[in-house]
Amino acid sequence: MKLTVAEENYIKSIYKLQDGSTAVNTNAIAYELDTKPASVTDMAKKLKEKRLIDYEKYQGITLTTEGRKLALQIVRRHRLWECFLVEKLSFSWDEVHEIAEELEHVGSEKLVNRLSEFLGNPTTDPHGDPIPDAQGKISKSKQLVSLDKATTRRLEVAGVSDQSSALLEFLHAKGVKLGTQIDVIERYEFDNSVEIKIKNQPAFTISEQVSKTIMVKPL
Amino acid sequence: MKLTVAEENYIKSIYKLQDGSTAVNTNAIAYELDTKPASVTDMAKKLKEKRLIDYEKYQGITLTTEGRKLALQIVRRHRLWECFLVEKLSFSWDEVHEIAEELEHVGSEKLVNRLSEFLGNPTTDPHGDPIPDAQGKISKSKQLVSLDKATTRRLEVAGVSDQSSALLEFLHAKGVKLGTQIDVIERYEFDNSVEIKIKNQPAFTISEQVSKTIMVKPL
DNA sequence: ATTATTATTTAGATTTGTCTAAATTATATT
DNA sequence: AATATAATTTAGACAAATCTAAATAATAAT
Repeated sequence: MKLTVAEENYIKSIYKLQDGSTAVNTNAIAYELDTKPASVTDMAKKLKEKRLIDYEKYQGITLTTEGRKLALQIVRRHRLWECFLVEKLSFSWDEVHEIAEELEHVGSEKLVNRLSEFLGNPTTDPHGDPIPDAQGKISKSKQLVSLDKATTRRLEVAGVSDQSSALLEFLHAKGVKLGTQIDVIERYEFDNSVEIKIKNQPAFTISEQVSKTIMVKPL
Repeated sequence: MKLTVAEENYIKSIYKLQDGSTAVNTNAIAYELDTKPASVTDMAKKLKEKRLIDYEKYQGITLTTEGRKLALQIVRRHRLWECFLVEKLSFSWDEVHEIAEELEHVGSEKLVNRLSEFLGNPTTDPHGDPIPDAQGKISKSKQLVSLDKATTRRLEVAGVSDQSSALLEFLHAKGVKLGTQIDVIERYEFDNSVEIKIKNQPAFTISEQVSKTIMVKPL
């Protein structure tokens, strides 16, 4: 099945928002895609017609098996390109999302598989997210904790759950990247902010909001 | 200036057809883009509005300086991706055109320049066509002759002036690729066909039509 | 249970890129 | 020069993807 760029973006967003089996609501998709709820309804009808989503008026949206398969292909393409950009073209962590967003829509199966091979069939992208294989199998997600819930003092950064440029740039500026070791200096209960420190850098404080998006692995 | 995919394709076709300073006519563009002359007229108005082409009713189309600059950027992107596909992902000569056709529309300047660097700033693509540099400078074209006009017996294949899959597949099957050495066995005057031979292969004959598209360098 | 609020859908319009069919202009032929 | 042929443009239409504004349904609050 050949999809338009717009259709692919909807499928991808629905996949992203449909964590587990919850039906995704119109507003959430509209917000995610920076469009209007009315447009989402329009597209929902089209995608239902193509049997990529289950959709009944006012009842929210879930992907069908077919839809999920396509979503995984798109995610695979996106994450492989991110690997390529970081590893081969020396882009930094926080620059690659927008570019991969465009590259992911180039559809050739052969291209994607050759690219994967060229990169050594990586299983996670530069943000620490797992890359589905050619069959759509994806490792059950990183068994990681967000920084706000971590219990140990020393941690390793394994990913971020938010791809917004502003956040990634902030982290980049602070020297926080994939694999960075972090020491938790202090947790402030009054606003749940966290003071952290990375080697050879002055300590700094991050808000609860940010700490929720940083995924870490206890060391 | 940010162009749509359709606009980029028009600019690229006009550049390709406008060899030297000849104005390009509507029909030629329509044929090249597999669309209808009426659609070309519509787009011509838009591109004129954006000052990328000079266009007066019934008088044909030429690129403005700005338009030519954009065309060269698109050509650069296309040819760099072709290099990448052949050199890094081991695609064969005849498979890359369609894929590069999609990749060329990914606009990031930084991406293109990093890609070029990664490839060692190549100056010709796998078909032997010159790659414009970041400033749009392009080596004055290959000073090559088409096979039908070549005078020497031993030649080296340096490019093909037609990108159609059928032709490229034919040449691929015969073992003719960039850099292949060819010996001209015989030229038949009655139909201008040429019998050629490449090392360790039986000789075979190609039509005048094909011989016109194969660009060679005398050895 | 009524009302207020929020979410969602419908209806109608817009933009981009395309099309067909008819009209117009340019070019070639006699 | 008149006419035939080819190239080009106009007019009017369509599909995709979006929008705004109004209507409807679901949910929360009193």
